[in-house]
This record gives sequence, C-alpha cells and structure tokens, in this order.
Amino acid sequence: MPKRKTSSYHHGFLKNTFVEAAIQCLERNGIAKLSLREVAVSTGVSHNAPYRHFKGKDALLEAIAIIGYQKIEALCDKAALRYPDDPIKQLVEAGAQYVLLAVQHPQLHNLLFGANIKSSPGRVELKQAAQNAIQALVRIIENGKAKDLYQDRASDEMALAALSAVHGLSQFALAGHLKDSPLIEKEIRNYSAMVADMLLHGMLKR
Amino acid sequence: MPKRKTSSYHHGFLKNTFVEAAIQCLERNGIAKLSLREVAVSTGVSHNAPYRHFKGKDALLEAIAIIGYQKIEALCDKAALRYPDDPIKQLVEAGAQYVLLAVQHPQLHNLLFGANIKSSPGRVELKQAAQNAIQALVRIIENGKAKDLYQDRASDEMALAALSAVHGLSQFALAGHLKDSPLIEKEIRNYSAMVADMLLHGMLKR
DNA sequence: GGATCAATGTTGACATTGTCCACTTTAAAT
DNA sequence: ATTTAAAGTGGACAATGTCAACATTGATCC
Repeated sequence: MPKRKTSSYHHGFLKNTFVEAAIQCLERNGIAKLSLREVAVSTGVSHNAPYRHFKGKDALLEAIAIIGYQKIEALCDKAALRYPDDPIKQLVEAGAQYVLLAVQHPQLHNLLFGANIKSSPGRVELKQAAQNAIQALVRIIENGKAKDLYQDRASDEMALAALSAVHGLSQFALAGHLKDSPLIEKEIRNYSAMVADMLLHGMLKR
Repeated sequence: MPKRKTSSYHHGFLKNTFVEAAIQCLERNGIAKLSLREVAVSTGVSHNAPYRHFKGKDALLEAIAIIGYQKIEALCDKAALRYPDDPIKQLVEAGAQYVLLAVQHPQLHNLLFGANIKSSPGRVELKQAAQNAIQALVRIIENGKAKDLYQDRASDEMALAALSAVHGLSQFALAGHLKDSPLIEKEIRNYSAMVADMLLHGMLKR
C-alpha cells in the first residue's frame, strides 16, 4: 500500500477516488448536477486531473455504471446463495433486492438505465457488465428448471420477463407513482412479491 | 388564427413552437444536448425569449413530458377501441404499442422516466398526466374483469404489473440488451407477446 | 549515478449553456 | 391618447466540458 500524499503529484489512488467521489456526488445532487470539475476539486486536485484517467465525463459515468451492474449481479448471486434449495425464493428475493437497490440508490439506477451514457468505443465493458448481471438471473431461472418448476420456455426469455417486471416496478417506485411518500422496505417487498406472484401464476383465470 | 410574423415581436405561437422545436431537438441530439438557447435561436428568436413562456429549462422539459404521457394514454385508449370485444387483445396491443413508442421515440421515453425533471411546484400537472395514462390501462384491465377473465386481484395492481412488464421490456430494448441492431416492429411485437403471455398464463408449471 | 521518458497533475484558455437584469416594442385596456 | 402589461432583445455572469501547453515525478536504461 503506497503511502499517500508523497507530494501533490502522483498520489496513486486518484482514479478510484474520482469514481467514489463521483458516486457520492451523484447520489446527492443527481446526474444533472454531477460536474466533472466539482468531483475533481472536491478530491483536492485541479479541475483537469480527471482527464488523465478518463477520456471525458462520459467515461467516468461509464465506470460508475459498470459498478452499478456489478451490484445487480452480486445481488442475484447473493439471493441464490441464500435459498440454495428454493429457486422460487431465489427469484423473489433477487427481485425484491433489485427494487430495493433502485429505491435506495435512485440516481445510480437512473444512470444505469437513462441512456445517459454514450460510451464511444469501449462500449464493450459496459455491455459485458450488463450481460453478466442478466446471466446471474438466468442462472436462477435455470436452478428452477433443474427442479422442473417452470413451463417449457427458454431460460433467457423467462429471465427477460422477470427482469422487465421488477425493473418496471422500480421505475414506477422511483417516479412516485406508487405512493407519494418514500417507500419503506416492507412495502417494497410487498410490491415485489405481488408482481412476482402474478408473473409466476399468471393473471388469467384458469 | 392570428397572422404570423406581423413583426418580430408577438408572433403568437411561440410557446407551442418552442415545445415542438424542443421535441425535434430532443429526438435528434438527446436530452444531454438539448439546449434552451439552441431551441430559441432555431425558432428564430433571441436566446432569452423562452423565459417569457417557461420558468426555465425544467419547465420546458416538463411540458414535453406531459405530451409524452398523453401519447401513452392515447395509445391505451386506441387499443381499447380497436378490439372492443376482446380485453386480452386490448392489453396485448397496448403493451406492444407502448414498447413501439419507446423504441421509436427513445429520447422521449428517457425523458419521461429518467427522473430528469425537477418540476418545482406545478408538479401537479405532470403527475396528473402520468396518472391519466395509468388509468387508461386500468380501464383495459377492468374491461377484462367485466368479462370475468381475470383472477380476483385489484385492478390497479394488475395494471401496475402489466405496465411494469412492458416498461421494463422497453428499457431493455432501448439499452440494446435484446439485440444489437435496432428492433423491427415485428420483433417488438414478438417480445411483447412473449412477456404478455408469461404474465397472463404464468411461468410455473401447474 | 545521471539522462530520458512516459505518466500524472497544473494552469490558462475557449465555447457553450442556463439564468438574471435592464431595456424595447407592441397590443390591448382605460 | 395614455397607460400598462405581455413579449422579445441584448448584455452580462458564473459554471461547465474540453483542449493545449507546461510542470513534476518516479521509473528505466546506459
């Protein structure tokens, strides 16, 4: 671990420090108010230092977005580990955690899905991170298929449907269409469970 | 109909003209590049003219968002009229049209749901427009309940689930997670039908 | 050990943008 | 005809993203 502040130059952690500072600034002020310069000066360096680590503002946003997708991936894996023998509970838990993440970090969620990121060429990493997150959910689905719980559908299609449902729910929760006051965890779990129940059992009479 | 260009001042249509120009600029360059000044000068007036009609940039965005929600409401009503005797088809059609709207006007969709709008006090109108759109969908659900097609669930909960599903699907379509190349209408309808089918019939074996 | 060099940070500059203020012009009301 | 308020103009300012030129530093090679 290199010692810090050997001098004004080369303090070694700058890239990560930028990302962390940017995330804090993002959660506090929202994406519209996220200023590259402010991130820089709040970190204690000049307004142009970030350009040595990121091609531009979009590149910094992209780095943040990758972290966001990794959180989603981790949340799926954690849900799978929590209920190793019950793939349905895995799915429901992952869904609830997804919505919780969105509600607790609304600005991050907006960053991920607001198409605000115009990553130029290195689009690969961002896309890969997103695909990894989706694959984590596909694994949960396949756990259920292995136990013969699901109808005969493609796993990725089922994952898409499930993800769409919880994602849409997240957006409406954030937009305040569910309730005026901020949602408490219990309410979020109720909404998630409700949507999951409909998706699992269907809406039609049978 | 007042005649246009009587003089440089008071040409009468400016407010609507701004909104239209802003929508075009939005669809072309995206929200990040939407400049109030550019909208103004592209309309042929000075960079400060918009301030006589909108409190600021956010107010203009809010006006656009209201139009967006009205489009969603209209799309639901249209679907209901198209299949007056088949509430399920109403639902599926509305869902497909919802995704189509998002794909064909991605920037508008992002504006609606990106939480980019910080409407100060007149938040009421924006929220009302959103609620109207949701109510249009609730009506479709209740058409189905009137025919005893659905399970015994609250209409607004079912509407929320359905809306969440198609909305999430839209976001993933926009993010390019479904396919690299832009989606053609047929593909969009396929995806929508797939998600709708799962929501209607459930994912579980029975 | 000293020269070289790429990485990293700094300073200065510029164009764009949102917004405020003071002023001007115009249509309508008195 | 005078007054008035709405609507448009121009100037100014600070904040911001980005570029170019310069400075500092630690590592590498002879």
